[in-house]
Amino acid sequence: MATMTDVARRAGVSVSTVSYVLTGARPISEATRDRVLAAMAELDYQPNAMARGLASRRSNIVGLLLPLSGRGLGATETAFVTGATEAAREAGYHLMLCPVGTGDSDELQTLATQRLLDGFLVMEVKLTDRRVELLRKLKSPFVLIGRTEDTSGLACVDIDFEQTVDDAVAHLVGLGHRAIAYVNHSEDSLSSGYGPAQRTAEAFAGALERHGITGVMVPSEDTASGGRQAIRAALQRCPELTGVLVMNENAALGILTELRETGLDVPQDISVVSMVTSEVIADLASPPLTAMTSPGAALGAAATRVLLGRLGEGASTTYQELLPCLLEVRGTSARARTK
Amino acid sequence: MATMTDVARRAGVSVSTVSYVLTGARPISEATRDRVLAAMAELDYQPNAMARGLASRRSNIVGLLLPLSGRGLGATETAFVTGATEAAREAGYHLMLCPVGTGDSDELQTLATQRLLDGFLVMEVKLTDRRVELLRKLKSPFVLIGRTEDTSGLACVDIDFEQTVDDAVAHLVGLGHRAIAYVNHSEDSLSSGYGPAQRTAEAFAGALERHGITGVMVPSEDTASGGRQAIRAALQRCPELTGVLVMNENAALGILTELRETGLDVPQDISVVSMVTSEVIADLASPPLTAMTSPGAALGAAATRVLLGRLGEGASTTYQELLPCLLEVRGTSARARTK
DNA sequence: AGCTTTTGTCGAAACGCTTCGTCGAAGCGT
DNA sequence: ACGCTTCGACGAAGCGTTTCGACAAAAGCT
Repeated sequence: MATMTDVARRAGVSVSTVSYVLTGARPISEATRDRVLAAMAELDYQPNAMARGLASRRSNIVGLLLPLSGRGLGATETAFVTGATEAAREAGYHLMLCPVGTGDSDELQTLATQRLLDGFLVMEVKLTDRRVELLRKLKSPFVLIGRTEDTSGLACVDIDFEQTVDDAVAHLVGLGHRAIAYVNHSEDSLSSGYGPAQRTAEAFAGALERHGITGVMVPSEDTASGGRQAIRAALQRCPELTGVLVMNENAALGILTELRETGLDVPQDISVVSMVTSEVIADLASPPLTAMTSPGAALGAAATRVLLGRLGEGASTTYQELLPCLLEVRGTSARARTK
Repeated sequence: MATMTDVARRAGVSVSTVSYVLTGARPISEATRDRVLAAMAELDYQPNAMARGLASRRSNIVGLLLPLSGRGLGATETAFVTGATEAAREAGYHLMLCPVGTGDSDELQTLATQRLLDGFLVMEVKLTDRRVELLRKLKSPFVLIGRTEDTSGLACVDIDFEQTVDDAVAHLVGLGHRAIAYVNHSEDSLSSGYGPAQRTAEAFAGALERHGITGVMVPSEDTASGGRQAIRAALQRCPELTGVLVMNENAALGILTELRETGLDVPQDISVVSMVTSEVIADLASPPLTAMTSPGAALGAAATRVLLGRLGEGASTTYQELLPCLLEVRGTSARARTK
């Protein structure tokens, strides 16, 4: 394994010169630069990441904090991860997966204090999240995927839930629907202060009012059977329902099944719009789901870019970037039947 | 940020003593150990990962090589990643995502030569894979998820496809089915030497023969619509079909839809068994898919453990570990209808 | 032509840890 | 009480970079 010293010797220059060629921190004449580059090529030289990290105090690695509990990641989260990874790579950075839940403050503290990582991407953010306070205290640069209650001084990248709900409701209203159900995340998520659940709940209420239509919100587990129960509950509470908005893609599939078995045709009798949904899942359904496609990869990439941009400065200014889900009309929405 | 020197001063010992307390590389008396530990606690000391890595020549990070092309990861791959991450963490290691395709030899070479990673987990292995040769040449420890043509001298962890196909076929045969279709991966995968596609093809042929039944194999894109086409083709080529084995979970959903629309009831008229399937997707279908559940997380964990075990030694002995998918009977398989 | 500025390179001091060789002090048997 | 081993701790030499100050040589100014 060739070291910088080897390269320097071979090129007939000093070690520091080699370093400058590599980092560009100081100008080097073209002639010597060429000699150095040639020497590197001949020796198959690659700078040692650890040594570089130690000396420069930056590892070129960012950590992705994601609670790895439960059923694992959904398609949206996965897209997010891949988007972030790609963006990091393009910028010459690496991405490390850190299975750190909201609870494991100690692990996070260790991680941040070890100086292995230049910064953090924080997924699955709660409205009040201890990780945020901790990272702030430790002065680690970080970007949230999602938002806390109070985002002042923080950098966040998130789905624009308000906009997404508005668009979805507008789509249904435009098709003549006057009674809409919203199948939200679970009761637990709602009460534990999971941002998307709360924000969409409010946005839904607002949209109903704005359009002057009626509706119900029901919580649901993020599973097919959860969705089935939820839609049953919704129909019971509001039998004149002709449109359904679903937060979770798994639940959406369950709803389709339940409706079909109930003898209700989608989209003739009832329209279903799935929110924050990946294309893969949407296409899996039959008919394919009309859905608000989640910008998973784009979010990941955006978050990474913001983080990397902040690494240089001690930037603790507020920054916020919201990406809406885009409506993709497929087979589960249609004109409301006229009574 | 406290350093080891600070701790040493505070505890009234030498730096090396502190190091030995930390690593356990040499015995330290209980008395001084306690003093050192106390000093660490008081200073919130955490060893600097880079410095440690430089001095000890090991980073405690392993890389996960996964081609991040196309549609992103399926549920099985995701489970694999999370399983590997968890296992690594439990062993005090970290997991870095490396979006490196089979083609990008240069990137891999760079990565391996930088000495940032202690070893590699290689996903999506082709029957003949350039990454394998490269890593071997560079003497980087690695474990394959999947298998190459010739596995001598390599460490592999993989799904036991042969067993899985056998079990699936046995399940169907046991239910009285005598004509079975196998919906494999795409034509491209087959011809490009994608291991699972080839191995299952052979296993299927073998199982047919062994049971003395007839069957057809059709390739399919890994999408719902791909599945629909495939099952249509299969029924055309072999109208007496009563059982279907599907390699891909997305295709499986498409098949269910197609059959329903054709007027064929699942599982009354035709049974469907989905192979290498995650529970999440299986439950999404209606009826829920009888499936061979892929041991995604377990595979990831196993692979990680094997890799970490090999880090110490220059272990280039052959090692192989195959985990079968387990049959989970749900709603899509039943007794063959008696004509 | 003489003086200052710029340009290109060098040497050496970090960076924070591991690890090897060393050595005094204590423990052992006889 | 003597040499011998064992134990516990120390000091110093790396590990392979970056980065800062210094300094010739070349260039620019009047």
